[in-house]
Amino acid sequence: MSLPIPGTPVRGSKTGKPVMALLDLLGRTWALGIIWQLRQGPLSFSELQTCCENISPTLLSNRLKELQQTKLIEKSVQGYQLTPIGLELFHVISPLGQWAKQWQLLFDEQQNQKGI
Amino acid sequence: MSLPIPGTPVRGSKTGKPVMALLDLLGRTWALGIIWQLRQGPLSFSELQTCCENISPTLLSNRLKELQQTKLIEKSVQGYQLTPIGLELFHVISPLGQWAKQWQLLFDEQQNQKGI
DNA sequence: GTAGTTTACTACAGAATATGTAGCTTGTGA
DNA sequence: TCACAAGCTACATATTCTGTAGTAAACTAC
Repeated sequence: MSLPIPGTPVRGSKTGKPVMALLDLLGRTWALGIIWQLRQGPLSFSELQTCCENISPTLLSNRLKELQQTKLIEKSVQGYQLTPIGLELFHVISPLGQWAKQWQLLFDEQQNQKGI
Repeated sequence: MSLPIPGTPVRGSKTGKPVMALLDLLGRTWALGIIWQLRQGPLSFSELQTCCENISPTLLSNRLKELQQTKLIEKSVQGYQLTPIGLELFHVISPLGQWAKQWQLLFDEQQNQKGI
């Protein structure tokens, strides 16, 4: 899969509009999940495997390469960690945690109605 | 592909942690892109096909079903549009547009160095 | 009222990605 | 130097995506 670099053709934008390059990158299996798991500090390959239940080592390896090449994460002696801009990205998406809780309520309501 | 509903097993969480269900959903090809395109109002199927360069009608149809079932979008006479909670989700992710511009600068710097 | 057009999809074959198991390599301790 | 663990890579199978073709319903022109 070709790397979505802003300024080069990506899924959704032949001219590589930055936000489209980003959506292409984040829209890949496990990309968002990996960034999410690294929010509290570095994790090793096997720690990531554990956090991301059922991710295959092949895909984890590929995603880590992509995220490194797009400068969102970097490898240090402590493991894989967010770069400064990667951390900023996490801060942008971190409200998703709270939003998702609101979202869940919509489905709980359905459950309740079934129960009546 | 099974629908990622919070509270049911999803990729990354056997118990269906809401944020994991969300990351599963948004991590699917074109899901984020569709939400992004609907930010300014309803679009028809063929308008979405045009906005999302190269999306296949099969996948667009599948994603639209998933996004409806997860209550992020709905169908009206004007076309597909964000639900109220879908719009809130867009507001959460909309700073990605600005972030992506900063991100692009990292790659431009590389270009400049090549040019020197 | 019927032939042509457009919109909104669905079907399906082939290509691209993801999964899961096995195995390789390097380092560490006994 | 042998066993063991961490950090991957290889590869076959399974799932997902793409792109073209085609169908069904609504609308227009005559």
